Amino acid sequence: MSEEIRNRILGAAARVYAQYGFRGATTRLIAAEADVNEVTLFRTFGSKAELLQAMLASHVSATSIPVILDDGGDPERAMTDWCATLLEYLRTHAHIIRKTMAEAEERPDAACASCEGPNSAAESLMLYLERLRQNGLVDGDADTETAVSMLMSALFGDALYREIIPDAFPQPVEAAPAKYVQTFVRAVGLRATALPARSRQRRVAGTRRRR
Amino acid sequence: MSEEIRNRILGAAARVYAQYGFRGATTRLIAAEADVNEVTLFRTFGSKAELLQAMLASHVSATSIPVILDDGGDPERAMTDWCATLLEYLRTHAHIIRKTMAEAEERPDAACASCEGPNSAAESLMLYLERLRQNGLVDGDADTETAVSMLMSALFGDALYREIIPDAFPQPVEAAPAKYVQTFVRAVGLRATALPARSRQRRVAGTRRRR
DNA sequence: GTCGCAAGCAAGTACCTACTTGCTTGCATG
DNA sequence: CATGCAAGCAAGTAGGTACTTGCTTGCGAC
Repeated sequence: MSEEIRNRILGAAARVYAQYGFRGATTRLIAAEADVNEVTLFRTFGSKAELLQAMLASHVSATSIPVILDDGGDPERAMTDWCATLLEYLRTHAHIIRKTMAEAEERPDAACASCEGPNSAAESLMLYLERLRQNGLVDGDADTETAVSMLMSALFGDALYREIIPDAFPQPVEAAPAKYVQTFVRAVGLRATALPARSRQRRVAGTRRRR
Repeated sequence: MSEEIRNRILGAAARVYAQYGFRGATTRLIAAEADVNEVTLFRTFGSKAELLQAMLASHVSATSIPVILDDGGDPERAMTDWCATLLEYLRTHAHIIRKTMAEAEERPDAACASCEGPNSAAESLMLYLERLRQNGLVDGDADTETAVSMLMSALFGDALYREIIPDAFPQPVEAAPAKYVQTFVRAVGLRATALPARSRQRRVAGTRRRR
């Protein structure tokens, strides 16, 4: 019973925070949105700061689905699916992420927690690409680190800013992940079949030189 | 004399807004930062909203330097210089842009004004690439539109979020523009010399099909 | 029935917010 | 010297903010 009201408050807090940010998310607004008396809010969470902290924590733990990539099939297709999933994740949390990032200097802990998921997502993509490179499926002199960083920026930008600056995202929403991956694939020189060992050797040497 | 005080207020407003956003930028804080009596602030600008609007307007008009690309020399080098300039521009306004974007739903007009410059910058890059394509310097089947969008996202992400999530930007700050452009160049297949006319024909056909 | 507990309700505290008013000060021009 | 004007200063208004207190209401367990 207390649990149900707690979740109702958390949900309301998320909605209000997403719209108005920390300062704008007044306890009155949250209580009204949750259809709960304002005092219950303080009784269950102690303070506004603790409530919003709990809300952010519950949000990152609730949807931790930037899953790792699976091997086996077509790499481009696998990456496209992965991007679509990640993009959907980012899009559903877009408002909260945007607010949290903007207030990162005032409340740094919140920002860290918010980007933990995407960070590990990028890492998993990096590992996946490393495996492809070992199999001789990507160019030796390709800067996969930068390419991954750019792809992640593209996903972030699309999820966070498409509805604000639609002109900056000419691809239709549903086609975006495929297009991003296509461009990414060209940048890293992904192949369907491996190259002979000679050029694979050169590739590894070229990798070591960087950084 | 009035002009000097006006600029002092605008500068203070910019600094305070960059730190605390619209709601957090109280008239007291701005007045204190400008070392000016709070009433002067109302006498010169009318209201807090008008003051911050004027501040944003002066900021976008003051530094409108996402310049257009020049032809002639090495395209990759030209694009790297252009990216470095744009990145510097974005970085100096990073805090304000971040806040403005986060508050876009509450104050949409401000967000539009803020991203006007970068928008036209992307457009100029698109035109530049179109010229390169006509000269047969980029691949016919390259999706330049998506590539430009991704490059812009990379620049935006770097400028806005590097200091918050440094892990997401593995390239050192000074090397970043060159790395982004290198990856971009691979994605669109930029060449130093043009291809024979046959494949140039195919390229144009491929372009028309999209969008 | 009654006990305890979780929630609602009304009111209040102390402080911050944008914005106003009336008056004083200093300075520059006639 | 006198006029005007731009800025400072002190005080006040009306409302919002987080958070507290004291009391009432309903409901389930003993």
